[in-house]
Amino acid sequence: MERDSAGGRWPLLARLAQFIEPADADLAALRVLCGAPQQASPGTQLAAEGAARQAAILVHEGWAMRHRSLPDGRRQIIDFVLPGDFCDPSVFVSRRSDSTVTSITPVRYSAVSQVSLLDAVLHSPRLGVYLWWLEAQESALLRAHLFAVGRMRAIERVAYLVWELWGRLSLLQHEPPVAFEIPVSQEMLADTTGLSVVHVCRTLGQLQRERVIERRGHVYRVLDPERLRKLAQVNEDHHWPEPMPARIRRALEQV
Amino acid sequence: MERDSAGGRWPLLARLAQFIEPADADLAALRVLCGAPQQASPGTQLAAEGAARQAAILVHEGWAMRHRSLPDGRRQIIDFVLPGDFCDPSVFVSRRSDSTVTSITPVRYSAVSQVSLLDAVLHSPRLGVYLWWLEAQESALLRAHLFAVGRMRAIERVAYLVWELWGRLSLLQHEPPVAFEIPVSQEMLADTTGLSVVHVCRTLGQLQRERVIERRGHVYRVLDPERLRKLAQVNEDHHWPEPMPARIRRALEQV
DNA sequence: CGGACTGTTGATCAAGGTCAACCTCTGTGG
DNA sequence: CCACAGAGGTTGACCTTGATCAACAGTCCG
Repeated sequence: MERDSAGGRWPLLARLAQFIEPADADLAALRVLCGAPQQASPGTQLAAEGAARQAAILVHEGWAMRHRSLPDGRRQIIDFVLPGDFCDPSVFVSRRSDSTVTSITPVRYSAVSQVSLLDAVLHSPRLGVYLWWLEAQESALLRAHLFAVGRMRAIERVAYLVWELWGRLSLLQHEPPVAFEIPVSQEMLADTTGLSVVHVCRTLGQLQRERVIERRGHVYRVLDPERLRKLAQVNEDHHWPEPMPARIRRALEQV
Repeated sequence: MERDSAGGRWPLLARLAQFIEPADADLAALRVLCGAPQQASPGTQLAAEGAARQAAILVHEGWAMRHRSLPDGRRQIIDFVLPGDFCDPSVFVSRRSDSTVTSITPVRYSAVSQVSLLDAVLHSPRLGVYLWWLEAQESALLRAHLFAVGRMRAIERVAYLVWELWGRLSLLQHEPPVAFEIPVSQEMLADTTGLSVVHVCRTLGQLQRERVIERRGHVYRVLDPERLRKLAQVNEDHHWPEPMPARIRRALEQV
């Protein structure tokens, strides 16, 4: 596995590997783009709603969340940013960010300026395709999340969230972890699912009583993956990360 | 305004114009990509959840919706596809579609095969950036929609929806329309906002009684834009379509 | 003229929200 | 080493928003 100067893993490569083995030139370009990683302690705002955007953020390690708030305190967590996630590469689209990104745990990340990112993409279209692919995955998650929040009952929403995070964590390793940490308070779970803290608590309790999951603190364990999947209303057949179709691969290689 | 072979307008250009005046070469490439437009009558599935993806769809005229359903009948409308929308250009990401796209009105569209699209992007990175920009706008809408469904009360959600559609329609013309058609049944509004049909009906009634909007059938009129904006919890300052920063423009021109 | 579909209104119900008390950690300072 | 504070988690009692059920009206269309 690739390691950067600080000796940490590059989960981005694990992500991309689901799709393609990037060419060396592209890897080099990526590495140049990222530069030296930075460190943020929990609760740091990596991007702020309404503020000018400065850079895209590639997370190497740790959890963050993207959220939007209302003056009266209501908050919606849009998604969680995990290692290997490129947090809005399309910075150049609008000057102001529509949401805030806050670290949850200590986060090690690289900030990539909009200009250098765009430059890189313009000169290496393949790199652009990789980023495109990452972003497309993210919007697929967003659509699923919207579906859950809009049309699923409390227990299904919570089940879906656990399922999603379990799946995303699995992608970073070679197989699904037996026990995994979700370093997220129940208040955050509530703001993710559109429920109240109290109800999230009860719902988690129910999932445990029914032996679908087990949990101690923030460490979760899926006891009955099949029931969890059904509760989460996830279709048996569509596991999201698919290898790239051969036709596409050929097209990419020809550039 | 540009017209295609069938004499119709190209709303995609109106969309892009918010961002950039595309170079002639890019326009030509786009036109080649699209080929002859096709026609779909209302209720046609342009893409089906779980089915193999064939092509990206560029809508020239008419409304469609992207939605996901559950066997028990629950349905969430993810977003509306309006003229000028490129409906998943990132087809190549996964073989199977995660949602269904159905036309609401008669729709005139071009289907662009994944291979030729990818090819075009690989050979004209600028084109890729345009598509990227379009897609980034779409995910911004998605995030806002998620926020509304997750954390806003019924009246705010409906207000937000009207606001969003009003805004998107405004982009296709030169200024906000006084009266505009939203060719969408109340059932669809319900499935968009995550409410029940009955409650959407009551909520629309309330918006009318309070003289925020007026409505006859599917024709809407915003009486009090300021109140609508506040109800929709939209920030005064962030109108989404912004012209491209000069730095970015320069980068694009250098390729 | 009858049926299907959409919209409207009223009556009732339930999922989940709110409020409040309490508990369990963990960290901190006396 | 203990007292205390503060955050997060848990549980119970009660309430509200919006869902559900049902009846009916308008409209379009064969």
